[in-house]
Amino acid sequence: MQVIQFSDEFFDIKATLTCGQIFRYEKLDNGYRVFSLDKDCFIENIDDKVYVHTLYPEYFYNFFDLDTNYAKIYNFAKSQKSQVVVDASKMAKGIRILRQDAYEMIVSFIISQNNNIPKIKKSIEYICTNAGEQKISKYGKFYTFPTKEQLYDKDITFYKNAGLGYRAEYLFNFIKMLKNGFDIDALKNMSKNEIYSKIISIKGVGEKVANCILLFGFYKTKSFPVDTWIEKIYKEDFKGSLTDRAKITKYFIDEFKEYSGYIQQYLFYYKRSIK
DNA sequence: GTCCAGGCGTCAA
DNA sequence: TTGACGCATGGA
Repeated sequence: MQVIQFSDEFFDIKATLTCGQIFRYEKLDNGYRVFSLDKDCFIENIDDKVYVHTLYPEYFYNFFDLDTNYAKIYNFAKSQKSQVVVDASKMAKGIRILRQDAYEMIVSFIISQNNNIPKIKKSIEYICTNAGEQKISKYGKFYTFPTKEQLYDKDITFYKNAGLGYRAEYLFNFIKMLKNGFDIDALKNMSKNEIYSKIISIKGVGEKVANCILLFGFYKTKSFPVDTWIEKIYKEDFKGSLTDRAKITKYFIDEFKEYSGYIQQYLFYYKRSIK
């Protein structure tokens, strides 16, 4: 077991985990367990330091995006003219954009459409428990996120039982695409626009879900997912009149440029926590 | 009972 | 190109 130590000034564990970018984590008395694919870690905040305990230090160093300068992002956000951006960035200062696995993100965000976060978590947990593999770590047992091969033989009923409703068909269809050779690794060297055109072809992946996948699964931080909460901010705080979500995405990316993804998370977290 | 959730596909105009 | 509508499910 190794430990990564990091200042907590720009690392708020709770905000980072609960802001809707990750669905596989578990609160313990003194910290959180976090899961990604077949790996786990335990993370805690003591005094002014965050400690990540894990057998996979390189993996989670990258996962928690520890090489990125968040002071720079925060200063950009804080200097914006829009008051809601300033307020949100102060409250969400410690959010980090996690560098998650693209395959896990595509599956997770297909499930996310017109759904709520607690229910998304439950569905994903069902899929892991019933198709993944049980592992034991120092912090207890857990189930890995199933590999695509482990999902190849699952039928629609499996996804319905996971509580996916009408989205069961979308996920079933996506796994079939993988079986037929859809190559996620090949996307990793492509530009944002190239990846976008590939993933938008998946049934169940539209404008918003594609932006989430680009941001959380491919670290394309010039993405800006527009969901019901962001739309609310756009109308109430930016007094915007556009209704087309693709255009709202473009509007915000023009404003925030390469900082778009980070500020989107600040705003999403802020709006949800003050409701 | 109604409304809503990290929306999307389909179809009419 | 745009707008309305249906869609499964569970919690508030």
